[in-house]
Amino acid sequence: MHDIRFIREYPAAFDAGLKKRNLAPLSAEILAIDTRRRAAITESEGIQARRKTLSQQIGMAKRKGEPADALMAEVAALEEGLKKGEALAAELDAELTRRLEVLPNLPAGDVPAGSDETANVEVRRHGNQRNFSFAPKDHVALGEATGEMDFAAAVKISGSRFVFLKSHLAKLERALAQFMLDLHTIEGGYTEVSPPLLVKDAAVYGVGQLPKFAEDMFHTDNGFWLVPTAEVPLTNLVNDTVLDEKDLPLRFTAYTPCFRSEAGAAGKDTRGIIRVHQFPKVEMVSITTPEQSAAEHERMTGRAEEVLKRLGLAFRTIVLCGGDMGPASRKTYDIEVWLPGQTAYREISSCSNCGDFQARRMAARFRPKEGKGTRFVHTLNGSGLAVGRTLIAVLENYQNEDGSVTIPEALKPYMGGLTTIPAPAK
RNA sequence: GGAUGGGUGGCCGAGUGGUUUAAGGCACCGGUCUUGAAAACCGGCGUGGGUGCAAGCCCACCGUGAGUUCGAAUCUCACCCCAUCCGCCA
Repeated sequence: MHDIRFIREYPAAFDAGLKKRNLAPLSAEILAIDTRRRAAITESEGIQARRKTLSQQIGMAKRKGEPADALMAEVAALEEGLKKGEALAAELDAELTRRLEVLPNLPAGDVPAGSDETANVEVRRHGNQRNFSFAPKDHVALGEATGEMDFAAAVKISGSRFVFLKSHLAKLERALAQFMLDLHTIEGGYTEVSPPLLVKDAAVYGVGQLPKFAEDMFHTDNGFWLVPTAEVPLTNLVNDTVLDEKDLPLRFTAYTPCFRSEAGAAGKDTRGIIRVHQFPKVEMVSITTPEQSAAEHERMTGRAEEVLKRLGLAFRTIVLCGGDMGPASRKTYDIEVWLPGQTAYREISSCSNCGDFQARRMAARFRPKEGKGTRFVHTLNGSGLAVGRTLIAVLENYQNEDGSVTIPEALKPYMGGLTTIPAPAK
């Protein structure tokens, strides 16, 4: 949600930010509504002040037993104008909110301009793409050969874009999640959280997913949303609260399934488990002061990269251009892991600094050490990592010619002594 | 699913039609005292909005929205949310 005072003060900067998002300028239109709104407020408040004074006089007169008929008549005469003024002010206020709540956050100054992923900018690369002495298979071929990745069963029970993992693969998924959580809690300083996965409208509105992106999520018939990411419950942990500056930053991590309807993704990534309706993810969320958030963003991205480094997976980190960022973000790094089965880097994490955009929507503030009043916190979220896609990366990068898969060193403690996922029986 | 109770400032909590300009406490900030701290004492301290160069002035806000009234935290209605008990259940 945008601050109308910022738009009043810096209309050109506001429009420039929208332009980076490939949106037309809106400041003139919005400020016109704001001007009419303020005029309506000023007028109706004047009438209210008058009524208040008169009512107090009526009270005093009655207590003294004096007649108050003239005063009461004067108040009655105000009635109509007051009703109209209040209604107009409320209507204009609602219109302003309707306009503002659907707008995306303004990109940070160092975010590149551009309309789609072709304008994203690579900021660093790590690790080497593995050279294979044989033709590497993709994760589907590897998983189906052993029967441990079962799409046919999932189709029967849930339809397309679901999967059963069995035996070693189910265990590998669990090992990955546990490895990541340990890394974030022990080394990263994050507090592990096990959050609700069904949430109310207000929570989803708070992170900016509602009212505009309802179709991307699943909804239950008694009014809950299935979380599309643990960002929703974790960030809302601070909704409607006033924190103490000394308690910031707050860092939360959670391992949860994520549910996405993938509306509008028909025909995209239909093979395998790259894009499914339900996937496991370890999420990181930080709550900071405005001064801390840029540094925290780098730190968080570094923690996500650290997972890939420990797993020995090659990746690159890119900064998204204005047109490719999620709506709540002011700056986003995507981390892409090398997938030999696709001979491509594919997104495995997305780390966003949302500034005060979500904080405004969910009323998350802090009391500064210096100065009076309250300020909005900054919120950040990042995957650390998408566990399903990490599983793909491990399978494809650590596969052997016979179809077996070597377990990466870092995961061995979590695999109960297993060093290799066996090759399929011939 | 059935029954009951309840939503008041950062937190706790009083308040059943008119100086409520929301008591009191806690927390926080400043001061006195102290070698320093604690305690004690004194003072300050809600949020949002409008207006103004500013000092300031004004309006709203007691879950949300309507209503009654000259006047509503307080009365009426609807809705939302929370809690407890019973039933069912991992």
